Amino acid sequence: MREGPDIARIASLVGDPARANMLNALMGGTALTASELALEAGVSLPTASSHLSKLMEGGLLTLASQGRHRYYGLAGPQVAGMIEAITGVAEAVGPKRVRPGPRDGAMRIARVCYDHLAGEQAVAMLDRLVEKDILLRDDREIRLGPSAVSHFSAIGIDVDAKPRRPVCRACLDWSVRRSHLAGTLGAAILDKILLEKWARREKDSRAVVFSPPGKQAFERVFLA
Amino acid sequence: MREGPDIARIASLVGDPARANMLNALMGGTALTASELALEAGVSLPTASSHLSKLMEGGLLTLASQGRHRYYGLAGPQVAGMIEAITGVAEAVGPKRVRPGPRDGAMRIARVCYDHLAGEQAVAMLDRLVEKDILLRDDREIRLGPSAVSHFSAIGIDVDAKPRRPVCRACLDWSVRRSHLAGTLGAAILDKILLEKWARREKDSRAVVFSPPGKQAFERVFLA
DNA sequence: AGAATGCTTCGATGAGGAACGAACTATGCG
DNA sequence: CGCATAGTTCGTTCCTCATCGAAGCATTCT
Repeated sequence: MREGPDIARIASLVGDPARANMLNALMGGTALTASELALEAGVSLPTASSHLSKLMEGGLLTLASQGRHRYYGLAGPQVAGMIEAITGVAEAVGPKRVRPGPRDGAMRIARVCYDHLAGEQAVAMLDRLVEKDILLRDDREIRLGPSAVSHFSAIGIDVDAKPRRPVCRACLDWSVRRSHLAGTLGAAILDKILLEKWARREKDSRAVVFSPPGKQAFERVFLA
Repeated sequence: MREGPDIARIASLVGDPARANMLNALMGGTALTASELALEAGVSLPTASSHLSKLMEGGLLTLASQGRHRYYGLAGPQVAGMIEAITGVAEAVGPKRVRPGPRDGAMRIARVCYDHLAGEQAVAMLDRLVEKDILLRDDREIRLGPSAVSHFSAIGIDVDAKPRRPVCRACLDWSVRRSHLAGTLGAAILDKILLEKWARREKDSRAVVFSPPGKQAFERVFLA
């Protein structure tokens, strides 16, 4: 009972699955809104709000209010370091990698991350778009390149449509450990993929499964 | 819902106050028995046993059985690092140092740590005993000096009495951040202090309060 | 102004899990 | 062998806290 700082209080904040998912989602470094975090955590908005209050009160998060949006972010690198340390232990003691499993494999290749595509396919797509100078990437930030508007409108995506949210955002991929494309453009691309029936969402999962012709079409449009 | 390793599982293990106290107690590096940890955590033995099972199952602890004693220790430096990281955050976000409070002050000066004395007085005592070469300290280890047996038997403490447990052990003091004396010798000294009525235990607390003459006697014997 | 969106608060429900006493097992001592 | 000590298991009680629906602010769009 050497009662120094209240470590149990902090750890129990991270100890709830919903909160842990939120913190994990914020490990990418970009601040997210309450709704986004609710989706990430897989809970309802009220529940998420309650969790966010607790994380705020616990000093783990910062809040930036912008209009009616409230962006939550990690309170600092110390908090991020703590999450990393916990993740490291969890990885070390949890050799639960019995076998990747078919759905895990599919998840690794392509899955939904909030409203956009994630996984190997998504990372490859962003790489290719940057390579072709359609998008420009500095470190964590992604901007439209000069040919972006014409390129995307040619395939039926209007990049100016929704000026409220950032068009491009980098989102860290847990399976590949590299960024993929988020923001309204990322969302629009996922919409197109599903609309064109190139792929379908796996039931009760975030996995996205491409049909063979769908994959070809996707590669022709985005990876060419 | 980027579901990597199960960080919530690990964090929730640390998130219980009783378990957090146990882990904290083990941060000193020395393995402790279930009973000792129960006392540290301030819970009953069955409760402690249950917590220890969970910590073992979670991979945070190692177990070394020696006869009827079962020594629990941290599973490794990675776990210790995680605890440190959490402690750092807890310290940073919890500047709840409203006021030390009278009892906290007493605790800081002298308190019971399992079966021995801790706090400023205890740290000063160990320093003085080492200074006089009655005890020898290398880093974390403490051994009896050549004059130890005669010195302690002169004041009625038989250092050879109980060969089963280590006679001397260093125990890290949370308030002073330095070691004090544990082990059978530490326990015997605390016994003597209470037996001679130099001090009494505060009700419902670990604080130990010396009477003015008692303090003088203690200083004469151990700090001279 | 009215409507829509983003988010929080309130209230009720429910489940997990922390706690302890009592009983049981295991190791050591005489 | 019997007694004492060290630990675990079991069963019960209890309380916290996670969850969601409904309703309540707040902000922005039209």
